[in-house]
Amino acid sequence: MSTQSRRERERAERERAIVAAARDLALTEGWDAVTTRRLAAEIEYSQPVLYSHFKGKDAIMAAVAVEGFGELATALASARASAADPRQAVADVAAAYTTFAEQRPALYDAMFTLAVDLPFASQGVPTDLARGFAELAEAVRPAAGDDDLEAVTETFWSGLHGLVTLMRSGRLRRTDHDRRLAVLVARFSR
Amino acid sequence: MSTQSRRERERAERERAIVAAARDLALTEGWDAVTTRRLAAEIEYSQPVLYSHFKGKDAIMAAVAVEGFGELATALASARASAADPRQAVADVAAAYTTFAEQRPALYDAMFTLAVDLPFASQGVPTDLARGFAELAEAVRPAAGDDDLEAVTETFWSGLHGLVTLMRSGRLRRTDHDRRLAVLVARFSR
DNA sequence: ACAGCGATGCTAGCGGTGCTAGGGTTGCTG
DNA sequence: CAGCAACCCTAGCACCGCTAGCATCGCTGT
Repeated sequence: MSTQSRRERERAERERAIVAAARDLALTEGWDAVTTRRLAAEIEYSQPVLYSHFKGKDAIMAAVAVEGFGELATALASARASAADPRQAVADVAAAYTTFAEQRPALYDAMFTLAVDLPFASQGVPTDLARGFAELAEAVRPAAGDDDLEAVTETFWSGLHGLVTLMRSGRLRRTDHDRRLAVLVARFSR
Repeated sequence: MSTQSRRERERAERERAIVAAARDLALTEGWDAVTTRRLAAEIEYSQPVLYSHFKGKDAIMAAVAVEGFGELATALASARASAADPRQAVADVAAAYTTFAEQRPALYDAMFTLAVDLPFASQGVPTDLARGFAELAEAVRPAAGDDDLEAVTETFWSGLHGLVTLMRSGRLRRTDHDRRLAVLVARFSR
């Protein structure tokens, strides 16, 4: 009994170590550097051990992404909470979103561009994702007008996502980011 | 002289075949299926031949993307030209953009999400890319107001890009696409 | 206390990737 | 016709994600 629970604890700890190693490696050297061999070396186990915890590399990336959803939701919530007025809330939430993506590019990629088989329909993903989405929705609600709030939120989100990805891939000059953000915010406030 | 020109002609033709094979393969089976070995088999030459034409696989993808820029620009231009009024022009251009991305996903990926080392600062890329960008700019010009036209255009573009990528990766339900597009268009018309 | 057994994590390897070194063969040139 | 240069292929490198099979370790029932 006691030994089994210790086993389970060690196993859980090791799983945590895998996700942490993947995240750190991705943050410092990019996802290309995250290979199963390096990951195994990092946690000081052999490769097959990874597969006793996760179905494959994609699942590991998904686990990293899940962490990101929680952090993003928190960042958006705190940005909206500290905003002076509804109009400012849109601006602050938008800035928080792009800042998050800019400062944790590897995390953002795992969340929104790379991992396709994310467990969208299970566990805590929908919860944290919904939390983040809800923050966006509340921010733009005053500007929704007659439009469906969900559609407006999704479109606003798309705008932020587009700004981030096009800038990150070099299609948009980083220097004009604030100006573009202001344009987007203006179109989704008032 | 004559034989040399024939050589060059054959060489150019082979290069064209490589790009065409890459494009066809990507369109029908996705970029994952585009390997240097399959590409070589497709053009009935050995792998190293590819490297006498292109620096690497990325360069081949970039060549495919270049074709895409031209087609996208043409599609946007024709959409804008046939629009009844300025307001409709925004809607038509936006629809043309998302339709292009939806119908040629592999091409769109090569253009905007995958190939990073695109020759943005050389050859015909800027030309076609600028053509497409100009179409977007002209469409949203009436709605720019006091905002910088370039910033407005880039933001509008980001919105379209975000809608397309989030929908393609399963983050947005495809069924609500028209509604979201209408929201975006409304925010960039008037 | 010990034999047996089940879980665990290792080594080794498979089929695949992008890319390249080296050598033949081919065909033009003097 | 000899020599040479361009061309292209075979073979292989180092790496990838992933897995089969075995050895070892530690718990369990007698």
